[in-house]
Amino acid sequence: MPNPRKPAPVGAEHAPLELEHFLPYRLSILSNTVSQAIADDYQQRYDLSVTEWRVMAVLARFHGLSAREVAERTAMDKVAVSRALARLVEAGRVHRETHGNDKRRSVLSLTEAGWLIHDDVAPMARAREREVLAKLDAEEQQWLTQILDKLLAH
Amino acid sequence: MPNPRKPAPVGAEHAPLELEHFLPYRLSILSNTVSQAIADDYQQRYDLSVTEWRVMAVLARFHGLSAREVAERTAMDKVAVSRALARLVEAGRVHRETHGNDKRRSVLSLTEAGWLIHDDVAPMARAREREVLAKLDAEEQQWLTQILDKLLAH
DNA sequence: ACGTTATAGTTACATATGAAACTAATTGCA
DNA sequence: TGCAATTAGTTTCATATGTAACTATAACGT
Repeated sequence: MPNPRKPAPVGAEHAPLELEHFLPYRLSILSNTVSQAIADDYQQRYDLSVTEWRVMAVLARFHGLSAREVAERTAMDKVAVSRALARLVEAGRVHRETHGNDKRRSVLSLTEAGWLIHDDVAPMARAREREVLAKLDAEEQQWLTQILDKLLAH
Repeated sequence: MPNPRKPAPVGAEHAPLELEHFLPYRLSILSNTVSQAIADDYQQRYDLSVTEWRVMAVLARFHGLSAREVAERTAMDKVAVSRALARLVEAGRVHRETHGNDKRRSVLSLTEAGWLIHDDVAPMARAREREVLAKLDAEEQQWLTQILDKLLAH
């Protein structure tokens, strides 16, 4: 009986995936590259993780959200949000109080310090997004928007 | 002096990011959703991580690669590859020997057991990819390919 | 009213990941 | 040659992340 740990002979019957043409793989590479480029702009400067930045971004847009609502808006799970909020509150970047009618819920908002960071980071993030989109012509940009809308729908 | 941990008043001068229209965020959500759907197919069944699967996929296509070459092909860092290989070799899914002329280098290949898993998982992965692409019409699919080619170039 | 169920959020644990230090082997060049 | 610099790969350590269990509060049904 052959040793199962020996290399197997390669037959033509296998149909290996070509990672470089495989959509999920390509999306993963692109997403990581882009997100990392943005994160590089603020991580060391503000000691701010991607998770924390996303929480700050939604709190900049929607005021008085609860942690659960932040989780919905960021598509992060509640544990990740809880931890990000703990750090942000500790760092004085987010203010947390409890909801008057429901003591389980928190009511969250950026502090002055939080806004200062937001107002510095948001334009950098937008600039990085423009850099990526600049690789495409106007027509491609429109298609990309439409395609992402469809793929992300529901 | 105002308490810096108090919520800051919201002025119109802030320009918050709209995450749901922000390309990096949308890419991240899409990539995670798609990759997770595929991983769900094989993770429990084979006790195989995404990292390990990617290593197996390149070994199915390119025979006798070294660990460094696997890292290049998968765009993973060498530590991740080293760990994935340790598990795959231990599980009898990958065969590792040392290169004749350079004792630092490993020469990697799938075992018979590795091929069996590959031949089961690869079609499932392709099926999931087709499910995603089925949300787009033929024209959109072509644009998507072209756009990803451009964004991933260099 | 009161016990069951659901919800908001945190904690604990186990696993994953990344950066840097480390070992071993090879290469380059004075 | 022989010694410094590179390269392949692993180990270590610190941090991140996900699942499940847990606490506290509120809502629901009888």
